[in-house]
Amino acid sequence: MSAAEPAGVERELRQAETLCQRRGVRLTAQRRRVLRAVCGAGRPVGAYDILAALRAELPRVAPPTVYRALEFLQRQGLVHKLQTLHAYVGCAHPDHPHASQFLICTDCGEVEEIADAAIADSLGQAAAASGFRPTHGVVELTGTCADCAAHRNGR
Amino acid sequence: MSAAEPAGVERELRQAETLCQRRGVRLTAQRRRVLRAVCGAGRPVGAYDILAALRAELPRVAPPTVYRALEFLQRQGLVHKLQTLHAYVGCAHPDHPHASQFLICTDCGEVEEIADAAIADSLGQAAAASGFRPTHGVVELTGTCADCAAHRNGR
DNA sequence: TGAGGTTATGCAATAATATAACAGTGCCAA
DNA sequence: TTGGCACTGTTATATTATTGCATAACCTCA
Repeated sequence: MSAAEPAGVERELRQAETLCQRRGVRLTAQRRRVLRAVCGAGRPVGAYDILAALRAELPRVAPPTVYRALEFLQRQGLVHKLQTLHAYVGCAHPDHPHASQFLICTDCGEVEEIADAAIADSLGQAAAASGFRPTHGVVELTGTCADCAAHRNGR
Repeated sequence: MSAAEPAGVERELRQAETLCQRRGVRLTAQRRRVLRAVCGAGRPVGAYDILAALRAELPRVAPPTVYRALEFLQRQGLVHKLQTLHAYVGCAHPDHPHASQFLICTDCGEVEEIADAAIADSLGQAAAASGFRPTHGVVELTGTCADCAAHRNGR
């Protein structure tokens, strides 16, 4: 346990607390634990990784608990699911709802979340051109991040 | 079985045959069966749906057979995987490699494949801005298609 | 305050998706 | 004709996710 916990986790939790209060939804103890597990990892974590983390504290936790919490956190925009990896990451900008995109490095496992207006625009226009009304989008690029590309070429 | 088989299936199979021959790869009987199952459905099908279809003919087929064939067909660009649905669809334009995007209707289950240059551009630019080198992309919009939206509003 | 609705959790089982590992088979080319 | 490679068979199992039902916590409004 206790991998490299990004320092921002506590701040993120407080922000989530505020946000949920403002929205009149309940950030319960379970949900907070799951959010901490996701944000604390600093990289994508699978549902069963989260489960294992919870079980360190509460040995009897079962999968539905985790999935329910994740569903809530996703609805609140506090956590995103990466369909490419079957894994979850904390949201970089939870305060306002937004379409986001992900750059997933297969070398180092880092994931960058971006919120690119040009992408959102082009998606919206393409959808409109087909008369399609999107409710949700998945945009994930898999490849090599700048750092890893540099390491590969630089030697 | 024998759902609404789009008439184009046989044509798609012949096209796939030609393509594979040209590329010097083998479209074996298994692979052809899987491709037929995917294209014949006319909508996204799960790996285990395909398995069931194959078993109508060959009762002893096992999951790895299906997944191996799907992997091949995806590499050849004959089939796409929809990460949002854990399901597979025949490619609309198998002849040339291309980045494609999908519009998935939650009402009727139809999936439209598009190949929008503006989307591809914006993705490429965003990646470049981060120094990211994409090898593969997943772009899937979930929502309501034109037909279903019309039916909903039109009454 | 407490009756009744709604939301959240506990718990057991199982569904659905996907891969590992290893053995065998067939094809093709040197 | 044999050696290598790609493909397939087979068994088992890993991984991800959901269903269904029972219980508990919370909220509100009379």
